[in-house]
Amino acid sequence: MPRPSRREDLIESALTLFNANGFHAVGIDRILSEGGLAKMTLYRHFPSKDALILGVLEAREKSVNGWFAGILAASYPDGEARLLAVFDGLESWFENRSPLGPFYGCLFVKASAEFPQPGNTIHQAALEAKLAFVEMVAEAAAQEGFKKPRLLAREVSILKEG
Amino acid sequence: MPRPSRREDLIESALTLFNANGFHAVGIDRILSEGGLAKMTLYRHFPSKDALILGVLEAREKSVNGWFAGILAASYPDGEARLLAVFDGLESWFENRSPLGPFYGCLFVKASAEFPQPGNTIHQAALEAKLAFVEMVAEAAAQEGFKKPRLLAREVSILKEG
DNA sequence: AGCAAACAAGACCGATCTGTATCTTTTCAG
DNA sequence: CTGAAAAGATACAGATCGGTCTTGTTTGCT
Repeated sequence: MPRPSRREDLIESALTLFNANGFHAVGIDRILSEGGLAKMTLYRHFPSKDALILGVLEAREKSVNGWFAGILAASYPDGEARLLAVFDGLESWFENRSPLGPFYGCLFVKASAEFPQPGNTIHQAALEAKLAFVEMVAEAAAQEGFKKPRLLAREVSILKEG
Repeated sequence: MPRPSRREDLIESALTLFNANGFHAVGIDRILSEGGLAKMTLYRHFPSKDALILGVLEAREKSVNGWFAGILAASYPDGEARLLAVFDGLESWFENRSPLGPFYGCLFVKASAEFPQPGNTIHQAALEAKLAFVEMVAEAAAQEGFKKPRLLAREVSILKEG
C-alpha cells in the first residue's frame, strides 16, 4: 500500500466537520479549505462525496471499534471488571479524554438518520458499524459468562447513543 | 383562531417527507408539489423553511406525546399494567398500527442529529420534545410507586429510539 | 352580488452545491 | 538532475436550493 497521506487528510477533515455539523450541512469546499486540500485531490481519491462519506465511516469504524477492542484486550483478567473498563472508556470518550476526539454523538447514528432509506449504501454501512460494535461487546460479555450478553451489549450501545 | 387548513396541509406533507428522507434532503419544492400547494402559501404561514421545521416538530410533539398521554389515561387502573400499555403502544407504533403513521425512527432524534449545534433553535425544540416525553413517562411511573421512575422512563425512551 | 384575502402556478433571482477542466507548483523516484 | 505524477489553486458548468415576485383564479365574508 502506498502512502495515502492526502487520503487520510481528507478523511480527517471530513470526519471533524461531519461530527460537528452533520453530513448534508457540510459542503465539499469547506472540507477542502479547512484541510488545505484541492478539489482534484478529493476526486482523485474518491469518485464522489458519498464515497468520501463511506470512507469516513469505514475509518471511524476501525478507530472506534479498534479502540474498544483494545480496552477489552487490555483488561484481560476475567470478571466484571472487564466490562467496567468499557464503561470507563465510554465515560472518557464523552468527556473528551479519549483518542477518538471530542464527542458529538455517535457518527453512525447521525449517518443512518441523515440517510434513512434502508437501501442506501451509507445507511447500510452505518448499520453494519453499529452492529459490529454490539457484536464485539456481546462476545466479551459472553466470555465472562453473563446470562444475557446480547441484552447487555445493547444497553452499552444505547448508552453510547444517549 | 382562523381555520389553518393549509397550514396543516403544509405540516402534514412536510412531516411525511421529513420522516422518510430527513430534513436537509427534502427541498421546499418537493413538500409543496407533493402536497399540491403553492410557494406563497408556505411563506404566508411560515417565514422560512426552518420555521416550518419548527412547526412540524411542534405538531409532532403534540400528536406523539398526546397519544401516549391518552394511553396512560386510558389504562387508569393502577399497577404495572399501565406501563405495559405504554410498551404495547410503542409496539403498535413500530409495526405501523398506530394513528401516528408509519414509523421511520424518532423525528426528534433525527432533528437533533441534523442540527447538532446546541444553540440551534431546532436542536433545542427537538430536545425539549424528547424531554417532555421522558418526563411524562417518569411521572406515570412515579405514580405507580416505582423506585426508579427516571431510569425506567429513560429506558422507554431509549427503546423508542432503537 | 361584490370585494378582499387566500391560493395555485410558475417565472425568476442569487447563493450554494457537486463535479470537471485548466494551469502552475511541488514532490519524488530513477 | 530530470521528468512524470500528485497536488494546490481557481475558474467553470449544470443542477438545486431557499426565497421573492407576478398573474390569474378561487374562496369566503358581508
